[in-house]
Amino acid sequence: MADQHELRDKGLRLTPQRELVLAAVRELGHATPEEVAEKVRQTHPGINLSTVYRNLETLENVGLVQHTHLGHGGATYHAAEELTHLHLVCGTCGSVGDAPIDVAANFVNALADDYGFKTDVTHFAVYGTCSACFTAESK
Amino acid sequence: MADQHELRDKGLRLTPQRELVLAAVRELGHATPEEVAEKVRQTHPGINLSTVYRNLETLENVGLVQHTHLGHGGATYHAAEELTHLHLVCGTCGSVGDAPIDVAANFVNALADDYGFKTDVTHFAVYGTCSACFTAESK
DNA sequence: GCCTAATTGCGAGTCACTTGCAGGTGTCAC
DNA sequence: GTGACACCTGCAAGTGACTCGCAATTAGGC
Repeated sequence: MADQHELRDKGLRLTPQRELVLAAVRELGHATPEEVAEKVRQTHPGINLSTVYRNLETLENVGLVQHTHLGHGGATYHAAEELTHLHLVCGTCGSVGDAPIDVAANFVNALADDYGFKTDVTHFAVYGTCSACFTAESK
Repeated sequence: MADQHELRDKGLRLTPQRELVLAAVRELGHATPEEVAEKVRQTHPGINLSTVYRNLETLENVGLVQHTHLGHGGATYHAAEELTHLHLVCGTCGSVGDAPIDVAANFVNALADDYGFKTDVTHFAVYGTCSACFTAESK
Protein backbone atom coordinates (compact mmCIF):
# COMPACT_ATOMS: atom_id res chain seq x y z
CA MET A 1 0.00 0.00 0.00
CA ALA A 2 1.18 3.46 -0.84
CA ASP A 3 -0.08 4.69 2.52
CA GLN A 4 2.98 3.21 4.09
CA HIS A 5 5.24 5.61 2.19
CA GLU A 6 3.28 8.65 3.31
CA LEU A 7 3.79 7.60 6.90
CA ARG A 8 7.39 6.44 6.71
CA ASP A 9 8.45 9.61 4.96
CA LYS A 10 7.60 11.40 8.17
CA GLY A 11 9.19 8.84 10.43
CA LEU A 12 5.82 7.38 11.35
CA ARG A 13 4.71 3.78 11.51
CA LEU A 14 1.97 1.79 9.90
CA THR A 15 0.46 -0.05 12.83
CA PRO A 16 -2.56 -2.38 12.62
CA GLN A 17 -4.66 0.19 14.49
CA ARG A 18 -3.66 2.89 12.07
CA GLU A 19 -4.56 0.71 9.09
CA LEU A 20 -7.91 -0.09 10.64
CA VAL A 21 -8.70 3.56 11.28
CA LEU A 22 -7.81 4.47 7.71
CA ALA A 23 -9.82 1.56 6.32
CA ALA A 24 -12.82 2.57 8.44
CA VAL A 25 -12.69 6.16 7.21
CA ARG A 26 -12.49 4.98 3.60
CA GLU A 27 -15.35 2.57 4.04
CA LEU A 28 -17.64 4.96 5.88
CA GLY A 29 -17.23 7.84 3.46
CA HIS A 30 -17.74 10.44 6.12
CA ALA A 31 -17.76 9.62 9.77
CA THR A 32 -17.27 11.13 13.21
CA PRO A 33 -14.41 9.87 15.38
CA GLU A 34 -17.01 7.99 17.41
CA GLU A 35 -18.33 6.21 14.31
CA VAL A 36 -14.82 5.36 13.18
CA ALA A 37 -14.08 3.88 16.60
CA GLU A 38 -17.25 1.81 16.45
CA LYS A 39 -16.39 0.52 12.99
CA VAL A 40 -12.85 -0.36 14.00
CA ARG A 41 -14.11 -2.19 17.08
CA GLN A 42 -16.07 -4.60 14.92
CA THR A 43 -12.78 -6.20 13.90
CA HIS A 44 -10.55 -5.09 16.75
CA PRO A 45 -12.65 -4.62 19.92
CA GLY A 46 -9.79 -3.63 22.16
CA ILE A 47 -8.93 -0.41 20.37
CA ASN A 48 -9.01 2.67 22.51
CA LEU A 49 -10.94 5.80 21.66
CA SER A 50 -7.94 7.99 22.25
CA THR A 51 -5.96 5.86 19.82
CA VAL A 52 -8.61 6.58 17.20
CA TYR A 53 -8.42 10.32 17.87
CA ARG A 54 -4.65 10.34 17.77
CA ASN A 55 -4.56 8.31 14.57
CA LEU A 56 -7.10 10.50 12.84
CA GLU A 57 -4.94 13.48 13.71
CA THR A 58 -1.79 11.72 12.51
CA LEU A 59 -3.40 10.58 9.26
CA GLU A 60 -4.61 14.11 8.69
CA ASN A 61 -1.11 15.51 9.15
CA VAL A 62 0.17 13.04 6.59
CA GLY A 63 -2.61 13.97 4.19
CA LEU A 64 -4.42 10.64 4.00
CA VAL A 65 -7.62 11.93 5.59
CA GLN A 66 -9.18 15.34 6.16
CA HIS A 67 -11.87 16.66 8.41
CA THR A 68 -14.87 18.85 7.73
CA HIS A 69 -17.25 20.68 10.02
CA LEU A 70 -20.82 19.68 9.36
CA GLY A 71 -22.26 21.95 12.03
CA HIS A 72 -23.32 20.90 15.55
CA GLY A 73 -19.71 21.05 16.63
CA GLY A 74 -18.36 17.64 15.82
CA ALA A 75 -15.70 17.15 13.15
CA THR A 76 -16.28 14.57 10.42
CA TYR A 77 -13.46 12.69 8.73
CA HIS A 78 -13.03 11.70 5.07
CA ALA A 79 -10.45 9.83 3.09
CA ALA A 80 -8.47 12.46 1.22
CA GLU A 81 -9.05 10.86 -2.19
CA GLU A 82 -12.81 11.11 -1.77
CA LEU A 83 -12.80 14.83 -1.24
CA THR A 84 -14.20 15.72 -4.60
CA HIS A 85 -17.57 16.90 -3.43
CA LEU A 86 -19.27 19.48 -1.26
CA HIS A 87 -21.46 18.56 1.67
CA LEU A 88 -25.04 19.70 1.76
CA VAL A 89 -26.15 19.44 5.35
CA CYS A 90 -29.87 19.52 6.00
CA GLY A 91 -30.68 21.40 9.19
CA THR A 92 -34.08 19.74 9.41
CA CYS A 93 -33.40 16.04 8.99
CA GLY A 94 -29.64 16.08 9.51
CA SER A 95 -28.88 14.22 6.29
CA VAL A 96 -25.67 14.95 4.41
CA GLY A 97 -25.93 15.16 0.63
CA ASP A 98 -23.19 15.58 -1.94
CA ALA A 99 -22.63 17.97 -4.80
CA PRO A 100 -19.63 18.22 -7.13
CA ILE A 101 -17.08 20.90 -6.38
CA ASP A 102 -17.74 22.48 -9.77
CA VAL A 103 -21.00 23.97 -8.53
CA ALA A 104 -18.96 26.23 -6.28
CA ALA A 105 -16.30 27.13 -8.83
CA ASN A 106 -17.76 30.53 -9.67
CA PHE A 107 -18.27 31.33 -6.03
CA VAL A 108 -14.71 30.34 -5.15
CA ASN A 109 -13.33 32.42 -7.99
CA ALA A 110 -15.41 35.43 -7.00
CA LEU A 111 -14.06 35.25 -3.44
CA ALA A 112 -10.52 34.90 -4.74
CA ASP A 113 -10.83 37.81 -7.15
CA ASP A 114 -12.72 40.22 -4.92
CA TYR A 115 -11.35 39.41 -1.49
CA GLY A 116 -8.12 37.50 -2.07
CA PHE A 117 -9.69 34.74 -0.04
CA LYS A 118 -8.53 31.27 -1.03
CA THR A 119 -11.47 29.00 -0.22
CA ASP A 120 -10.83 25.46 0.92
CA VAL A 121 -13.82 23.83 -0.74
CA THR A 122 -13.17 20.45 0.81
CA HIS A 123 -13.48 21.87 4.29
CA PHE A 124 -16.79 23.58 4.02
CA ALA A 125 -20.26 22.30 4.65
CA VAL A 126 -23.24 24.02 3.12
CA TYR A 127 -26.12 24.38 5.52
CA GLY A 128 -29.76 24.54 4.51
CA THR A 129 -32.82 22.41 3.82
CA CYS A 130 -32.77 19.40 1.54
CA SER A 131 -35.41 18.93 -1.15
CA ALA A 132 -37.26 16.25 0.80
CA CYS A 133 -37.60 18.38 3.93
CA PHE A 134 -38.40 21.51 1.96
CA THR A 135 -41.22 19.74 0.15
CA ALA A 136 -42.55 18.37 3.43
CA GLU A 137 -42.38 21.79 5.05
CA SER A 138 -44.25 23.68 2.39
CA LYS A 139 -47.19 21.27 2.43
CA MET B 1 -37.78 48.78 22.07
CA ALA B 2 -39.42 46.61 19.49
CA ASP B 3 -37.65 43.58 20.92
CA GLN B 4 -40.20 43.53 23.67
CA HIS B 5 -43.00 42.73 21.23
CA GLU B 6 -41.13 39.81 19.75
CA LEU B 7 -40.81 38.33 23.21
CA ARG B 8 -44.21 39.12 24.61
CA ASP B 9 -45.94 37.75 21.55
CA LYS B 10 -44.66 34.37 22.61
CA GLY B 11 -45.49 34.80 26.26
CA LEU B 12 -41.90 35.56 27.14
CA ARG B 13 -40.51 38.28 29.37
CA LEU B 14 -38.00 41.00 28.84
CA THR B 15 -35.68 40.62 31.82
CA PRO B 16 -32.60 42.76 32.45
CA GLN B 17 -30.40 39.74 31.77
CA ARG B 18 -32.11 39.14 28.46
CA GLU B 19 -31.65 42.75 27.42
CA LEU B 20 -27.99 42.61 28.36
CA VAL B 21 -27.41 39.44 26.37
CA LEU B 22 -29.07 40.92 23.30
CA ALA B 23 -27.14 44.19 23.68
CA ALA B 24 -23.89 42.27 24.00
CA VAL B 25 -24.56 40.24 20.85
CA ARG B 26 -25.39 43.42 18.93
CA GLU B 27 -22.31 45.20 20.16
CA LEU B 28 -19.91 42.34 19.56
CA GLY B 29 -21.05 41.60 16.00
CA HIS B 30 -20.22 37.95 16.24
CA ALA B 31 -19.39 36.29 19.50
CA THR B 32 -19.29 32.93 21.21
CA PRO B 33 -21.52 32.35 24.25
CA GLU B 34 -18.41 32.71 26.39
CA GLU B 35 -17.62 36.13 24.92
CA VAL B 36 -21.20 37.24 25.37
CA ALA B 37 -21.08 36.18 29.00
CA GLU B 38 -17.85 38.10 29.52
CA LYS B 39 -19.30 41.20 27.92
CA VAL B 40 -22.46 41.02 29.99
CA ARG B 41 -20.46 40.58 33.17
CA GLN B 42 -18.78 43.93 32.66
CA THR B 43 -22.05 45.58 33.59
CA HIS B 44 -23.75 42.80 35.49
CA PRO B 45 -21.12 40.58 37.15
CA GLY B 46 -23.58 38.23 38.81
CA ILE B 47 -25.04 36.80 35.63
CA ASN B 48 -24.79 33.05 35.29
CA LEU B 49 -23.32 31.30 32.29
CA SER B 50 -26.30 29.03 31.95
CA THR B 51 -28.54 32.08 31.87
CA VAL B 52 -26.55 33.37 28.91
CA TYR B 53 -26.89 30.06 27.09
CA ARG B 54 -30.60 29.88 27.78
CA ASN B 55 -31.17 33.45 26.68
CA LEU B 56 -29.22 33.00 23.48
CA GLU B 57 -31.41 30.02 22.71
CA THR B 58 -34.58 31.93 23.59
CA LEU B 59 -33.57 34.94 21.53
CA GLU B 60 -32.81 32.65 18.64
CA ASN B 61 -36.27 31.07 18.82
CA VAL B 62 -37.81 34.51 18.75
CA GLY B 63 -35.67 35.46 15.79
CA LEU B 64 -33.64 38.28 17.33
CA VAL B 65 -30.32 36.48 17.06
CA GLN B 66 -28.97 33.58 15.02
CA HIS B 67 -26.02 31.29 15.32
CA THR B 68 -23.41 30.20 12.79
CA HIS B 69 -20.76 27.54 12.87
CA LEU B 70 -17.35 29.00 12.25
CA GLY B 71 -15.56 25.68 12.54
CA HIS B 72 -13.69 24.43 15.63
CA GLY B 73 -16.99 23.30 17.04
CA GLY B 74 -18.24 26.33 18.92
CA ALA B 75 -21.35 28.19 17.76
CA THR B 76 -21.13 31.94 17.19
CA TYR B 77 -24.06 34.29 17.70
CA HIS B 78 -25.13 37.33 15.67
CA ALA B 79 -27.89 39.86 15.90
CA ALA B 80 -30.44 38.86 13.27
CA GLU B 81 -30.43 42.28 11.58
CA GLU B 82 -26.70 42.05 10.95
CA LEU B 83 -26.92 38.82 9.03
CA THR B 84 -26.40 40.31 5.61
CA HIS B 85 -22.96 38.89 5.05
CA LEU B 86 -21.06 35.64 4.71
CA HIS B 87 -18.23 34.68 7.01
CA LEU B 88 -14.83 34.00 5.60
CA VAL B 89 -12.96 32.05 8.25
CA CYS B 90 -9.21 31.85 7.88
CA GLY B 91 -7.90 28.48 8.94
CA THR B 92 -4.41 29.86 9.42
CA CYS B 93 -4.88 32.96 11.55
CA GLY B 94 -8.43 32.32 12.70
CA SER B 95 -9.70 35.72 11.60
CA VAL B 96 -13.28 36.09 10.42
CA GLY B 97 -13.83 38.30 7.39
CA ASP B 98 -17.08 39.38 5.78
CA ALA B 99 -18.41 39.26 2.24
CA PRO B 100 -21.85 40.30 0.99
CA ILE B 101 -24.39 37.55 0.44
CA ASP B 102 -24.60 38.49 -3.25
CA VAL B 103 -21.26 36.80 -3.93
CA ALA B 104 -22.93 33.48 -3.23
CA ALA B 105 -26.14 34.17 -5.12
CA ASN B 106 -25.17 32.14 -8.19
CA PHE B 107 -23.94 29.31 -6.05
CA VAL B 108 -27.15 29.24 -4.02
CA ASN B 109 -29.26 29.30 -7.16
CA ALA B 110 -27.25 26.50 -8.73
CA LEU B 111 -27.80 24.31 -5.66
CA ALA B 112 -31.50 25.12 -5.66
CA ASP B 113 -31.92 24.37 -9.36
CA ASP B 114 -29.78 21.26 -9.59
CA TYR B 115 -30.34 19.65 -6.21
CA GLY B 116 -33.47 21.24 -4.78
CA PHE B 117 -31.30 22.23 -1.84
CA LYS B 118 -32.36 25.48 -0.19
CA THR B 119 -29.17 26.97 1.21
CA ASP B 120 -29.30 28.96 4.42
CA VAL B 121 -26.64 31.50 3.55
CA THR B 122 -26.67 33.11 6.96
CA HIS B 123 -25.72 29.86 8.62
CA PHE B 124 -22.68 28.94 6.66
CA ALA B 125 -19.09 29.81 7.18
CA VAL B 126 -16.63 29.66 4.32
CA TYR B 127 -13.34 28.10 5.29
CA GLY B 128 -10.02 28.88 3.65
CA THR B 129 -7.01 31.16 3.79
CA CYS B 130 -7.30 34.93 3.98
CA SER B 131 -5.27 37.16 1.67
CA ALA B 132 -2.84 38.17 4.41
CA CYS B 133 -2.00 34.60 5.37
CA PHE B 134 -1.91 33.43 1.78
CA THR B 135 0.60 36.15 0.89
CA ALA B 136 2.71 35.26 3.90
CA GLU B 137 2.60 31.55 3.04
CA SER B 138 3.68 31.88 -0.57
CA LYS B 139 6.72 33.95 0.30
C1' DG C 1 -50.76 45.34 45.05
C1' DC C 2 -51.45 40.33 43.98
C1' DC C 3 -50.75 36.11 41.68
C1' DT C 4 -48.89 32.96 38.45
C1' DA C 5 -45.93 31.39 35.17
C1' DA C 6 -41.60 32.58 33.21
C1' DT C 7 -36.73 33.21 34.70
C1' DT C 8 -32.63 33.06 37.23
C1' DG C 9 -28.71 31.13 39.82
C1' DC C 10 -26.43 27.30 41.40
C1' DG C 11 -24.62 22.86 41.47
C1' DA C 12 -24.27 18.59 39.35
C1' DG C 13 -24.06 15.99 35.14
C1' DT C 14 -22.91 14.90 30.27
C1' DC C 15 -20.45 14.80 26.00
C1' DA C 16 -16.56 15.01 23.23
C1' DC C 17 -12.40 15.12 23.21
C1' DT C 18 -7.21 15.71 25.26
C1' DT C 19 -3.23 14.66 28.08
C1' DG C 20 0.22 12.07 30.86
C1' DC C 21 2.35 8.02 31.51
C1' DA C 22 4.04 3.32 31.65
C1' DG C 23 4.46 -0.59 28.96
C1' DG C 24 4.59 -2.50 24.15
C1' DT C 25 6.35 -2.74 19.38
C1' DG C 26 7.82 -1.52 14.57
C1' DT C 27 12.24 -0.05 12.32
C1' DC C 28 16.75 0.62 11.44
C1' DA C 29 21.68 -0.18 12.16
C1' DC C 30 24.88 -3.55 12.69
C1' DG D 1 19.19 -12.24 14.00
C1' DT D 2 19.69 -8.91 17.71
C1' DG D 3 19.47 -4.77 20.20
C1' DA D 4 18.31 0.00 20.89
C1' DC D 5 15.23 3.53 20.51
C1' DA D 6 11.67 6.37 19.03
C1' DC D 7 7.07 5.82 18.01
C1' DC D 8 2.46 3.82 19.61
C1' DT D 9 -1.13 2.04 22.43
C1' DG D 10 -4.24 1.55 26.34
C1' DC D 11 -5.77 3.32 30.47
C1' DA D 12 -7.21 6.69 33.55
C1' DA D 13 -7.72 11.21 34.80
C1' DG D 14 -8.52 15.93 33.21
C1' DT D 15 -10.67 19.78 30.55
C1' DG D 16 -13.89 22.74 28.04
C1' DA D 17 -18.30 23.62 26.62
C1' DC D 18 -22.39 23.22 27.35
C1' DT D 19 -27.12 21.08 29.58
C1' DC D 20 -30.35 19.87 33.26
C1' DG D 21 -33.04 19.92 37.63
C1' DC D 22 -34.76 22.56 41.11
C1' DA D 23 -35.78 26.02 44.48
C1' DA D 24 -35.99 30.97 44.86
C1' DT D 25 -37.05 35.18 42.42
C1' DT D 26 -39.59 38.39 39.57
C1' DA D 27 -41.98 40.37 35.29
C1' DG D 28 -46.32 41.57 33.81
C1' DG D 29 -51.47 40.90 33.35
C1' DC D 30 -55.44 41.84 36.15
